[in-house]
Amino acid sequence: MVTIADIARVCGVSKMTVSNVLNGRDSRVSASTKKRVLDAAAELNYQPSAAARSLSVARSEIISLVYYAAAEGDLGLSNPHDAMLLGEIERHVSAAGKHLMIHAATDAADTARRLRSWNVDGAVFLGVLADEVEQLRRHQDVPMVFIDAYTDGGISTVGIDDARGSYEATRLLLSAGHRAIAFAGPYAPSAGVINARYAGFARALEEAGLDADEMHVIANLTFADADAAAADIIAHPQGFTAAVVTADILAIGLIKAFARRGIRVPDDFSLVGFDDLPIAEMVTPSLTTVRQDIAEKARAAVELLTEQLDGSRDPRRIVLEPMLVERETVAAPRPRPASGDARRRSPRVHLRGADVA
Amino acid sequence: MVTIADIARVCGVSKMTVSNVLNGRDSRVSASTKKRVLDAAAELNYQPSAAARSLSVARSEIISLVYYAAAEGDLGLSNPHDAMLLGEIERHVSAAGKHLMIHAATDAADTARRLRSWNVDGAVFLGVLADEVEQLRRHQDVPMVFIDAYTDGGISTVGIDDARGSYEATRLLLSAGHRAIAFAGPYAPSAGVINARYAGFARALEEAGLDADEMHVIANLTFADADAAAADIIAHPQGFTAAVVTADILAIGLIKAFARRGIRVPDDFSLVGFDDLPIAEMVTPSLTTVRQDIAEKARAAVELLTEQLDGSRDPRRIVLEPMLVERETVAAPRPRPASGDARRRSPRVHLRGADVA
DNA sequence: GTGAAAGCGCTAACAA
DNA sequence: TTGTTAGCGCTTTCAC
Repeated sequence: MVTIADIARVCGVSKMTVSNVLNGRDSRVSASTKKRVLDAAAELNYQPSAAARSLSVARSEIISLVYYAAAEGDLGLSNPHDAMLLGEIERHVSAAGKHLMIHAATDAADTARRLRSWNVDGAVFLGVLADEVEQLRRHQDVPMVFIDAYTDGGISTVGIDDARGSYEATRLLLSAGHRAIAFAGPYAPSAGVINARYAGFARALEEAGLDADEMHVIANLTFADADAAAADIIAHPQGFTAAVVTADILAIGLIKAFARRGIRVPDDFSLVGFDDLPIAEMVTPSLTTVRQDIAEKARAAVELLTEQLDGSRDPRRIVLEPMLVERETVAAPRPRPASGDARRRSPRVHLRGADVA
Repeated sequence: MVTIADIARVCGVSKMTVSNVLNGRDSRVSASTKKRVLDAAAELNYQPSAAARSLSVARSEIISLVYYAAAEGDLGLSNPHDAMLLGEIERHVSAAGKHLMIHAATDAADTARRLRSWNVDGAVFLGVLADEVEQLRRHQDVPMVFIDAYTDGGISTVGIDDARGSYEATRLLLSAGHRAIAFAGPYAPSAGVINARYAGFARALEEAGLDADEMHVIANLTFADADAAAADIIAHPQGFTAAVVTADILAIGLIKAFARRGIRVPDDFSLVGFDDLPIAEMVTPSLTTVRQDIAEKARAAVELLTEQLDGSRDPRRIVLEPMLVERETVAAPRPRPASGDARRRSPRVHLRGADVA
């Protein structure tokens, strides 16, 4: 390994001078010395030791990305939304000359330990529930930004206006003539995202003089759950003709599960999803959905972190506007054949640690 | 920050003893001292500085994951295959007590610089082309493993038997009665994965007494390209009735693009994909495809790396067996209406830096 | 303009 | 069983 000491020796100067040149503090160094040092560094293919610098200046230039697996047994980052976010975050972190470390979250204390271990400059969290945010803050004092977490002030977050998104989705369904509209998503009291989406859904219904109670069909965001959710929707006493679905992935699963039961989307049932993942456009029928700008979310997250790192701003919340993208899964309602199979009455819950209503 | 010096002071012992205890070298430490140290460490919420240890022992416990964006302008990790792989790799790296850093690749020299900077213990590469492998080896001497790279010996790689996968996919199509079968994928002379898949395709065709030449339809793996590929397939003089597609994402895009043109899968056209991503099962019709076990691929990659780290084995190649998953996109051929629009003759190429045939 | 010395937190080698 | 010394590669402080 080549160190500044090597360069210093080659150039016949002190380590100090080399360090100064290499860090652009060249005001106090002669042009000729500067050139000699730079040439030698290039010649020897010198690369600074990040560990040594980190130890010396007590900053690491590392940003950590901590993500919570969407569901128990979930294969890591299989969720496309998180995966895309991660890719985008990498770009911005890299562009800022920093390094990205990633961790699947365990408990808050352990996460905090891992961040401290590398003395990370900041961390962005994905998919954290509100109560965990508090724990993390207790254990940790590096700058943090939470993506899609609904939490109290004093902390940086970036998210979209989830309530508005599902409000508009619901309005679309209402204006197509639907009255019995399901809300399909997990039951997660501490997951603010879902709560907000439900709130928007409920508001739209109430404005139309409908009752939002009993409209919630509980489903996790996996393929298996899409199937169960479809069964629940069909068997539900409300006789749903449409659904607002909290994730594209789930919506696509529903289309499939319906198809297996002879129910076609949108002829027999209308759906609107959430996220506008790339595949939303590619499936047949293509998905009407609420778009969130993932790239912008990533950009904002890194910006919030940077602000705190350089102390230029206090923590703050950035709320992005969602946008309804109309494609092929919404049509006017059509009476469904009487649902024969209503044996399963109570909705099913599969959610890590969530209390069941 | 609390250091071993703090613990040493509290316990009235030397730093050395603390270090020994904390690293399990307690053979030479009295039980009582050991307990005092451990208690103090817990009490003070001590967390070792990874940078300091790294500097001292010249090992970082960092594994880097370097990925190449699948296509120009690609949003980072939007490719679900890579994203899942990444998630799985994180799990194994983490389980091995190491830390995962991720980098989007730029050029080999720069990549090497970034790895050296943190003195990473090893690196796994995703989506590297064969010629880049050589460059990386020149610039870098940490243990490396390449996923899905076809390269000469002396280096660790993990991949699947791509040729066999597409061979079997093609056989399926042949036995369903298809004779005019397209191979849809990018033109990438240095991308061994694609070459191998094409070779398997060609072999199956030849065994059936067919000519594989002129069967290659060039398409990148994006939505826009799926549309162009569909146009090319339709306009192609061969009058294709089926296609072997090198990625599920592309296959799904094709279904959609065909649908827009009134061609239904599998009634009018049969497809088999590659990867068996989760969504392959969820789209309608669900995709017949070649499954590769992504979790196993990740596990193998980390294992190969670990072997080299502890010096227990030389670099080697692990080849996993693919598996054909039959679903709903393959049926017997049916004569297509004469393809009216044959204005586009030559296939189109969109690939970063690839030479055009 | 340049250099010497000390220290970041840790471990390895050797003493005691 | 425990302590001392030195050093990993870098930056910072202060002196020349």
